[in-house]
Amino acid sequence: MPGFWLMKSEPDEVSIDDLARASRQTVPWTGVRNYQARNFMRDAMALGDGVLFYHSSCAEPGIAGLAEVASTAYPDASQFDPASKYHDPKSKPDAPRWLHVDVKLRRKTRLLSLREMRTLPTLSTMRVLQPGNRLSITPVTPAEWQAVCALLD
DNA sequence: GCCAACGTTGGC
DNA sequence: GCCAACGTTGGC
Repeated sequence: MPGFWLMKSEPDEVSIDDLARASRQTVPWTGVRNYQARNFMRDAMALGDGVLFYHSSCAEPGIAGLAEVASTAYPDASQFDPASKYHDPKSKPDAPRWLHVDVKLRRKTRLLSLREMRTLPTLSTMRVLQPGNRLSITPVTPAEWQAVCALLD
């Protein structure tokens, strides 16, 4: 049984269209600087897990496509790049603090907006809809995954 | 741009 | 280990 996840991306950084245009339609999920989110990638994600690709911090936040986990976790190179906004001077190459997985597009979908998601009882348990939620990566239950996929058909 | 929620930092 | 100050997230 694969796992399921919701992963937030700011479309100004990486949008669903950027993912579609990327080499092999795959991108490294760089820039996670939160331990809970990192631990999900390191400890709980598996190759082939389903990903709801979510656009955040934009005019129309919501789910913009379906993707999947395309690698196991490996060190995020941007933490060692002084020119990167994700640079972490406290992280050492022999003990990388930040990891990420690769994410590969399955298909772009219609935008299932946050506004619409909030109206649907079947989605009401989703972590991303809970008040105060800020985590950029959250687990999704099989039932929630099925409910979202049904809405995107 | 506001601001509520939450994570991180660092003095003690 | 507590907790106040500070920084970040992200919808609105």
